[in-house]
Amino acid sequence: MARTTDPDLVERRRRAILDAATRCFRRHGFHQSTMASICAEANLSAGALYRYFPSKADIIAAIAEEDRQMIAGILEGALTTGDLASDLREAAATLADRVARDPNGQLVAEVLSEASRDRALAARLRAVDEDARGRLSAAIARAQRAGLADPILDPIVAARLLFAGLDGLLIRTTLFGDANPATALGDFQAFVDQLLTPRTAPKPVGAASPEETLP
Amino acid sequence: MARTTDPDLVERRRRAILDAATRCFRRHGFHQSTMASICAEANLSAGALYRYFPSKADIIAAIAEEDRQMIAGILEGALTTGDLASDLREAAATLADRVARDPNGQLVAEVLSEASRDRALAARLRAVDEDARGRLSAAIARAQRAGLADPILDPIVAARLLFAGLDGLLIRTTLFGDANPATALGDFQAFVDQLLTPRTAPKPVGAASPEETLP
DNA sequence: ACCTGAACACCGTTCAAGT
DNA sequence: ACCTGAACACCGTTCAAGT
Repeated sequence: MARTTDPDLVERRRRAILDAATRCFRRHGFHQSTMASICAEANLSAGALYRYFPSKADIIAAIAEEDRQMIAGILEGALTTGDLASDLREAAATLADRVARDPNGQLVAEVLSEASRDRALAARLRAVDEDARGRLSAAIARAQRAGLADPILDPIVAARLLFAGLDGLLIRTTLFGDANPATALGDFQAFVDQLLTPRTAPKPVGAASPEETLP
Repeated sequence: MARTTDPDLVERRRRAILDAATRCFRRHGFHQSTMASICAEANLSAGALYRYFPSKADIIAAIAEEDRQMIAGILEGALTTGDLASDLREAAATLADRVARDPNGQLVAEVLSEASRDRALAARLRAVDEDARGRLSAAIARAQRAGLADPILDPIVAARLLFAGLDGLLIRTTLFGDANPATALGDFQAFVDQLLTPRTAPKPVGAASPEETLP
């Protein structure tokens, strides 16, 4: 007996393949990693690997989706206190920490560029992204009602800008050395503050601007 | 006679190859375009093409650099009036217009992802980028002195944020349908305004905020 | 000097054969 | 049921041979 496939083994093998592929991709990118090297890293022959994933594109897609879910999950996990700016600062710090731990690796650009060529992948990532953006947008609206975010902002536009800014900073950090991760983190926090702080807010007591301290 | 190569022919051929490759890349991306299809598009045999470019990576690098130079050029061309926010709005509109004209094509993600795998390309793009960012940073400092940009901003940080936001929006627009180009344009303009507008600026005469119109 | 296109090397994928 | 690894197809690149 044991005629049917063991679903547990299938799951373990898929996981092992994804982990092996992730290590390869972090070192060499999606398209400079060969299936042979992924097989070696996973201790499987080519034939065996293809029992668990139908193609290299499918492995890439699974890892791309996990990468985006990781980012979305960090955001969701941080939106807890109701103080939006500080929640976002925490999310950014957690993400920067995560990125710093992957020595050679920053897959954001790879993931987004892959999605631009692969409609099916783009659709999967869009689902993850829209969910996360919806949550952020709702959090911005809540912060506005609490007087913690500039009421002039359209929450939907602001959520798009925050995501775009985050992706842009992550991509540019690894590419251009615009900034190391710590500087990118600071940049993002400055961005959050400048975007959210009410433009016409009454100044906190004792924090009058220089021009106004004249008698 | 005619012993030496004709530099004019070399230049024409290189240009024709780049144009043919650009058409292929817009349709199918860098890595799904084959050299055979580029050769066909350029009406050259494989052997002939390799007289003008040493590799496919080199063709990609040349086009990637041109793409970034195009973006930088639009920015530089727009920074003329001294009214930074309106200059940036114009640059964004010009860029959106350019992007809208390339039906299938948005190479930003491809370019950035390629640079993440190709150190030499990354260095070339960094040179273009640092130059453009320096100009923008200087323009921000000028705008601050003229009272047209929030003095709290660090011009260098603000320039990085604007570039990151622009790249992020361009990439997300084509990928996620976050927004069509027109919406992305509106988003970028909202971003510019929210980033630059002085937080504590005295309001222009006659533009008092609602709370302050009470007698 | 410039070009052609068949040949080569490499890599994603398949499949006949093993246990 | 699960695996192996040689074989196949495809694509970037080269090179002997042409004009």
